[in-house]
Amino acid sequence: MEEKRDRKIQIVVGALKLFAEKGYYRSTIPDIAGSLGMSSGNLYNYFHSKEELAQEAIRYISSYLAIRIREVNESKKSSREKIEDIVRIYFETARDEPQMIDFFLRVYLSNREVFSDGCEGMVCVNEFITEIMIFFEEGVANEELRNQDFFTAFGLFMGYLGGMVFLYGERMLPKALESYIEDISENIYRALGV
Amino acid sequence: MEEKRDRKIQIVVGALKLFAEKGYYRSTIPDIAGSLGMSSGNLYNYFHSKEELAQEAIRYISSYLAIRIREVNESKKSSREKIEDIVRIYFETARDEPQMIDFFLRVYLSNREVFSDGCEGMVCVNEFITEIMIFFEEGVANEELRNQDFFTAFGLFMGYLGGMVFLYGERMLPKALESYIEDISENIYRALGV
Amino acid sequence: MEEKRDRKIQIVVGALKLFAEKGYYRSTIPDIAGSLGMSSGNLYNYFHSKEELAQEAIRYISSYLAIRIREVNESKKSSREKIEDIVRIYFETARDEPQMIDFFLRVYLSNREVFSDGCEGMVCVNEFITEIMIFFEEGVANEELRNQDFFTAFGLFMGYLGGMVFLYGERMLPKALESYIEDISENIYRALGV
Amino acid sequence: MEEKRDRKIQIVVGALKLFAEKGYYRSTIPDIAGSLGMSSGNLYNYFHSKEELAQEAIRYISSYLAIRIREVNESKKSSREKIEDIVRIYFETARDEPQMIDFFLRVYLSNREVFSDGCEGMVCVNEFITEIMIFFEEGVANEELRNQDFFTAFGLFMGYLGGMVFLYGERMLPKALESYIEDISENIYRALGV
DNA sequence: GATGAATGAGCTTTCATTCAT
DNA sequence: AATGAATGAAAGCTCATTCAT
Repeated sequence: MEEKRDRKIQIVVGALKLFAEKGYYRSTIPDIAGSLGMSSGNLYNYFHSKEELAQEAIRYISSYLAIRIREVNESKKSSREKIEDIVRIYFETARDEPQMIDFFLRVYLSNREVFSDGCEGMVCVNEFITEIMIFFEEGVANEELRNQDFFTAFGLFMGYLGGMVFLYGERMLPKALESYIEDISENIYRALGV
Repeated sequence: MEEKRDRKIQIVVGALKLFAEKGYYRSTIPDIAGSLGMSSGNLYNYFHSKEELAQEAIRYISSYLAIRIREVNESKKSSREKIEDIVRIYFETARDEPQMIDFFLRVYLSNREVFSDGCEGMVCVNEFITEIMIFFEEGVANEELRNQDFFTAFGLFMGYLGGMVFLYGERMLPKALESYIEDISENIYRALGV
Repeated sequence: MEEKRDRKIQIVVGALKLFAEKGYYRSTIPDIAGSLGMSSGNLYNYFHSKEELAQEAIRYISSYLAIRIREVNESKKSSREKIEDIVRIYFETARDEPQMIDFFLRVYLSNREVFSDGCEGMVCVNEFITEIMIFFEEGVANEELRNQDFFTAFGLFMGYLGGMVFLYGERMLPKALESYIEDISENIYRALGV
Repeated sequence: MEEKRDRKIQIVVGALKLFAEKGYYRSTIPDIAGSLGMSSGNLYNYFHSKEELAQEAIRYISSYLAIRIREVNESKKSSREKIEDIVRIYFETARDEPQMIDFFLRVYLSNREVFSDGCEGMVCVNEFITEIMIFFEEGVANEELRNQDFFTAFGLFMGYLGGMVFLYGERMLPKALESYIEDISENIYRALGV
C-alpha cells in the first residue's frame, strides 16, 4: 500500500518533468510511461487519465512551494527579509527543479481546460496561495506593508517572479537568475512596503 | 495583391481569436477556416502551416500594442503618467479585445515549441518590447526612473500586468480590471521611480 | 451533395455486412473502412461515431423491410395469404441479404447499449413495426384474425421468424429455409386466425 | 476438490449475471472477479479464459431449464397443459432469474464467435433442446400434437417465448409477463395441436 | 490458492495536410 | 481561388492474460 503511494509520487514527478519540458499536449502517455520504464497500460493502474496526472502534478508543486514558504512565514524576520527569502526560494527552485516552475507557468496557467474539472478556481494551488496570503497579511498587521487589495499585491509578486523566470527560460537574461534577487526584492519592497 | 494582404489579416485575426479561446492544440484548422467561412483547403493558399498562422498572430499583437504604446512614448507626459497610460492600454485591450492578451499569455508564452522556428528569442514581439524599452530609457534619461537592469524593470512591469489579467480571466478579482489601474500604476512607479 | 448521400448509403451497407458477420464489437473501424477501400480517418467525414453507423444500419433495415411489407398490406389478399407473403419476404431476405436479418437478430437485439442514445425504445425500427401492426389490425378489422393483444401476436410472428433464421444460420435446419414457408405460415395462421 | 467445484459454480453464476447485464464485451474480467470479491488473477485458477467462462454459463443455463422441463415431461398432463407449464417456467425464470434468459438471448444467440470453439452447433444447450424434443415427440406419439418437422415446432415455441421476453426486457409490454401465459399457451397450442 | 502490478496489442477517434476537381 | 474528401500517423485509453510474490 505504502509502495503504491510511492510509485504514484514517482510517476507524478516523472510526468511533471515531461509536461514542463514539452507541454501538456506534446507529452504523450507512452512518452511519460516510457520515461519511467513502464508500459502505458500500467500507468492507468495508478491514474485514471492524463488529466488526473496533470492535476496531481500541480498539487504536488503547490505543496512543495508552500512547505518552503511556510518556513519563511514562521521565521522572525522582517517583511523586507521575507520578500528576499521568497524570491530566493522561487529562483532556486527555478534553477534546481526547473520543471516545477515551468509546469506552473506553461502548463497550469495556460491549459486551463485540463484543470477545469477537479482544479476549479485555485483549489489545487490553494496551499501555495495561502502561504503568500499569510506573508502579506502579517506584513500589513505589523505595519511593514501597506494595506492594499490582496490581489494587487499578489499579482505584482507572483507576476513579477513568473515573468523573470520566463525571461530566464528564454535565455534573455544576461546574468544568472540569482544575481537579480537583490534588485527584484528591492523593487517588490518598494511597491508593497509602507 | 492588396486584397490578398487584407484577407491574410482577416485570417490572422480570426485564428488569433480561436487560439486565444481554446488554446493552440485544441483549435483545429477546420475550426479556424469554418469560423471564417472558408474551407480548410483554401486556408493553405494563404498560410503554409498552423505554426505560421500562430506566428503571424503574435506579430500582429506585438504590433498592435506597440502602436498604442508609441503614442504614449511620443507624448510629453511624465514617467508616472506614462506608466498609468500603459497600464490602461493593457487593461483596456484585455477588456475590449481579450484575445490579444490571452493569446500572448496562454499561447505565446506557453507553447514555445510552436514559435521555436521563426520566432526565436523575442523576434516576433520585438516591436512591443522596443517600445517598453524606449519608455524605460527615456524615464532613466530624464531621471524620473532609477537606472537599473532593463530586464529587472521589464519583468516587473509585464509580469505584473500579465498576472493581473490572468487573475481577471480566472474571475478571481472582486472588482473590474480598470478599477485597479491607479493602485497598480502606483506600485509600479514605487518600484521603478527614483 | 447527392454524391455524399450515396456514399453514406454505401458505407452503411458495407458496415451492416461486417457488423452482421462479426458482431458489433468484433468489427473495427479499420475493418469497415478497409472493406470499403477507404481510410478509417475518412470514414469519420461521413459518420461521427461507430454507434451512429450502427444506428443508421438498423434504420436502413427497418425501412428496407417496411417497404416490402407495405406492398403486401396494400394488396387485396386474405390474411392467410399475407402471412405467407410476409414469411416469404423475411426468408428471402435472410437468404439473399442475410446481413439484414443477422444484423437485426445479432446486433440490434443484443447490443442494446449501442442503441440506447438515439434509438431508444423502438424508434429506429418504427417503420417496420408499423407495417406489422397495420397487417394485424386490418386482419382483425376484417374478422380474419382474432382480436388479441398486439404484442402477443407480434411476439409470435417475429419471434418465430427470428428463431427459424437463427436455426438456419446455425445450419441446424436439414432443409432449405424456403421449404418451411408453407408449414410455418400455417402454424402462424392457426395461432392468429379466428 | 468438492470445494473447488462449488467455487467454480459460484463464479459461473456471478459471471452469468454480469454478462447478461452488460453484454460479453462490456464485461471485463476484473469486473467479474470484483463482483465475486476475488482478484482477476485468481479467477484464472478456475477458468482458463473468458470464453470458457461464457461456455460454462450457457451449459449451466441449459441444465437449469432442462431440469425444470424434465419435471413437466415426467408428469401425466396433457400436451396443452404441458405447454402452459413450460411457458410458465420460462416466464418465471425471466422474472426471478432474468440473467438466465437474458444471457441466452443477448449473449449466447448473438456472440456466436465466443461459442464457436467448444459449443459448436448446439452442444452446450443440448440438455435443454432434448427436453423440448421429448415434449414434442411424446405429444405427437399421443396424437395430441400434429406430426410436423421438429424445427418448425421448436422455432415457434422458443422464438415466441424469446421474443416475448425481449419485448418485456425493453419495457414494451403494457402488462406483467405472467398475464400473457394463458394467451400465449393458447396460441402455441393452436399452432402445434392436432 | 490468492493478489494485483505489469504487459502489449488493439481499440476509437482526431487532425494537419494534400490534392483532384 | 476555392472546395472538402482523402490520408495516415498518432493520440488516449482498455483489457485479457501472465507472473512474481
